[in-house]
Amino acid sequence: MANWRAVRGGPGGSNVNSDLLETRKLKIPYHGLPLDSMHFPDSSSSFLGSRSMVSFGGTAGPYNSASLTVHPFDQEDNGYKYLDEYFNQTEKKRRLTVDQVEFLERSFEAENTLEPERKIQLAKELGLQPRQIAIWFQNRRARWKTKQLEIDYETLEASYNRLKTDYDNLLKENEKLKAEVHFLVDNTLVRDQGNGNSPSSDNQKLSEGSRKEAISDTISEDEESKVSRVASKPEDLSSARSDVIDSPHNADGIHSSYSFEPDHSDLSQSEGDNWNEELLRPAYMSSKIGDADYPVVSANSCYFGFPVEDHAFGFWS
DNA sequence: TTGTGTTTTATTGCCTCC
DNA sequence: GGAGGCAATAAAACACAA
Repeated sequence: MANWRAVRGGPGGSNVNSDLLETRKLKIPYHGLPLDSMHFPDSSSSFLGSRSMVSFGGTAGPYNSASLTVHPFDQEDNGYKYLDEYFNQTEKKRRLTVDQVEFLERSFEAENTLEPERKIQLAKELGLQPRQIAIWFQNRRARWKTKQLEIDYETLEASYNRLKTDYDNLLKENEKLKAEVHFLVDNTLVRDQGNGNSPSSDNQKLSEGSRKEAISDTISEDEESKVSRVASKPEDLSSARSDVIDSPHNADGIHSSYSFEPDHSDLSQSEGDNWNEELLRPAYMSSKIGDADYPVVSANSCYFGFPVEDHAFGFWS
């Protein structure tokens, strides 16, 4: 595809502020030649005299200026020759030099938008068309945006991974705590039966199965709702996690719901709306059951308040 | 040398702002 | 309606492996 360039002119000469627009109005082959700079840019430009404007399909690699260091019009004797060559090599795109790109990069870092005056200034200094400067900035903004999207994606991905890890850990801890409750309930029931204790009047109202189910359901709903809240509110993760673990009644980190307190076992006291809590408390909230000592520990420990010999169950690995 | 993938330069059409 | 920005795209320039 040929490059296209607008013909500027008419009274008042060129309109360097509308390079792109004019390109769309009136199209003639552009061919990369700065036609309206036939009067060649300011010779004070540090970039003139280099390969800045012309690359006639040289075989040199990028940024290798060896074959591109001579401006076609620097050598008067060959002026027409180069001009002729220029028009005969019209379908080539020309890459900017390293110096030009570095200059543009610095300019872009300072300000990524381009006022008309600045565009003209850059064009003069680099010996390029204002239109080329505008295009370069446009493309550079597009590249910057793409890069920024990549960075944003990576940041979000890292954040997501952290949250997921925390969430998974909370789920595991929740499962562990539920298992602990099940085990303690079962252990208590076995102990009661082994001691030949007849169920209290309250216990008679509930089968063993329904007791466990009630306990399990109560804990499950509470804990899972907390976990869900934690997962849905990442910024409150630490505090929410603290809610799960810490008790308003226990500042030392012992789980309130499952904390081990002195045995006040008397199921006959459990009545009314608090029956679940009362069912739970006497059975496994004791630090002492019978003659056995039960260490009071946090949920992170492997003891969970039952005799050391009970560990032979292998329940806690 | 050649095929292929990537980067850079440039065009086009559409949109918004004034 | 002009001016300029942006997204999509084309195509040349380039890198690199086979």
